[in-house]
Amino acid sequence: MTTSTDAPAADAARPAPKPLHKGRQTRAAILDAALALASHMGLEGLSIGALAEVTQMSKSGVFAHFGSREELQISVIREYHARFEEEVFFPAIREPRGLPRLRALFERWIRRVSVELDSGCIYISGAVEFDDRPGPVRDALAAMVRAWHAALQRAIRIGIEAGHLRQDTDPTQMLFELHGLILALHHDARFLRTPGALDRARAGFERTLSHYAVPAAAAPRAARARRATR
Amino acid sequence: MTTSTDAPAADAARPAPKPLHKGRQTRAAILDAALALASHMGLEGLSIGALAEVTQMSKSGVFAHFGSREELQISVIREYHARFEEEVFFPAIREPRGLPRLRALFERWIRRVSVELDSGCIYISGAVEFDDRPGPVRDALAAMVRAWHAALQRAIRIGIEAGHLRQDTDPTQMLFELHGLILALHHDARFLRTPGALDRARAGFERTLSHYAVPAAAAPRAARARRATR
DNA sequence: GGCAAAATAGAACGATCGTTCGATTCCACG
DNA sequence: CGTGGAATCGAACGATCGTTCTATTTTGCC
Repeated sequence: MTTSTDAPAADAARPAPKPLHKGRQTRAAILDAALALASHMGLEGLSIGALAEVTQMSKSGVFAHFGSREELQISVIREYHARFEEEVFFPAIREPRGLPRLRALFERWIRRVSVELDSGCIYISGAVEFDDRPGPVRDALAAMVRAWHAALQRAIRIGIEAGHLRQDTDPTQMLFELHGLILALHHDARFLRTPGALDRARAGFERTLSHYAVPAAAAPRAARARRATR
Repeated sequence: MTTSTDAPAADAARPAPKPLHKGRQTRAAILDAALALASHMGLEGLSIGALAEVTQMSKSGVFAHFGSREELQISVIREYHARFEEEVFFPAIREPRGLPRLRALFERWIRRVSVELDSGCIYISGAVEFDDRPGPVRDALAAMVRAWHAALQRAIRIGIEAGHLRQDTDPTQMLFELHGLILALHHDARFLRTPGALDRARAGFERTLSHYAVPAAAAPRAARARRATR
C-alpha cells in the first residue's frame, strides 16, 4: 500500500518529521494515485470509486482520509503544488540571479508541462475546469497559480535589477507572454499531438528574450537589436 | 458531412433550404441551450437532464434529437464551429490581404475568447478536457481546431507573400506564439479574472508583429507607419 | 378533417456517484 | 500481552447519469 509496490523496508530511510503512522502512509499512497488520476481525467474526473479500485481499498476507506470529495481535490492541488515546487522552483531558484535563473525556471516549467506519459499540468487543466465554478477548490487552485506567477514576476524583476532585462520591461506583460508559450505548448503537445511543440516553445522564449533582454550595455530605447539566430 | 443520424431522407440536397419542420426548430433551440451550458460547464459537464430542464422538455424528448450524448457533444462542437466562423473568420477574411486581415483575425479572435458573460471558448476548454480522452468527440474537436489553425497559417503565408511579413517567417512558429497569447488571455481573464488581460494580449500581438513584420523601409508599398513605441 | 408519421412525454433500467453508519480489523503503546 | 483508539470494511442511501421502451400528443400533407 506504499507508493512503491511491495518494498516495506525502503520506507525507513525517509527523513520523517511526522511520526508516519499507518494512516499517513496510506494517505500518501492515495494522494499519489489521485494525482496520477487527476492529471489524466482532470480534477472533476476524480472519483472516489476509481481511486479505491486503484489503491485496492474500499470506497469508504479512501473517503475516510479526506472527509469529502472537495477536500480530496484540494489535497491533490496542494500535493501537486509541493511537487511543482520541488521539481521546478527550488532547483531553478538556486541558479544565479537574473537571466540564468529565468532560463532555468522556464526550461523546467516547459519540461513539467510537456511530459505526456506522466501527468498533465493540473494548474492548466484545473484553470479551465474551474473558471466558471466558484468554491473552495477554485480558490485553492487560484491561490497556487497566483503564487507561482508571483514567483516568476519576482524573477523577472530581479532580472531587471541585475541589468539583464531592459529597464522599461513590464514584468506582468512579459510573464503574460511567457505563460502563453507554456499554454500553447500544453495545447499542441497534449491535445493536437503536434511534433516539435517543445522546440517552438523554446524558440518563442528566445524570441521574447531578444526583445526584453538588453543587447549588451545599450540604452533601453535602442529597440533594434538584431541578433543573428540562435 | 452527414456522418450519421440526423438527416432522414434528404441526404442528396445538402445546401437546400431547410423545410424547417418543427423538429429542426426545437433541435436548434436545444443546441442553443446546449452551447450556453457547455461553455459554462464544459463539454463533459453537458447533461441531458439539465438540458431538458432548461428547454422545458422531457429527457427523452431531448435525447431523441441526437441519439446519444456523444452525438450531442459533437453537434455542439459543430454548432460552435459554425458560429466561430460567422463571428471571427468570415468578417475578417473580407479585409485586405496581409497585415490588415491578420489584424482583424486576431482582434476578433480575442474578442470571442474574452467575453466572460457569454460563453467561454469551447475549443480551449474542450482541448483540455479531451487531451487524454480518445474518441469521436476528441476527433471532431481536433478537426475543427486544426481547420482554424490552418486558416490562420494561410493568412500568415499570404502576409509573407504580400511583403508585410519577413520572408524568413516560420508560419507555424508565429501561429504558435499568437495562439499562446489567446490562451494566456483566456486563462487570465476567465480563471484569474485579472483586469487588463485583453490589453496585454493586444500588446503581445504588437510585440510579435514588431518582430515578424518587415520594417517600413523594405515594404513594397509603404507597409505601415512605424509609431515610436507608444 | 382525417391519417400516417414525426415529435414528445413518461416511466423505468442499470450504473455510478458521494456520503453515512455500524461493524470489524489492525496497530501502537502502556 | 492486552487494550483502546485509529484505520478500514461492507452495505446501504438517495441522487443523477445515459439510455430504452412504450404511449401519447402534435404536426404536415392529401
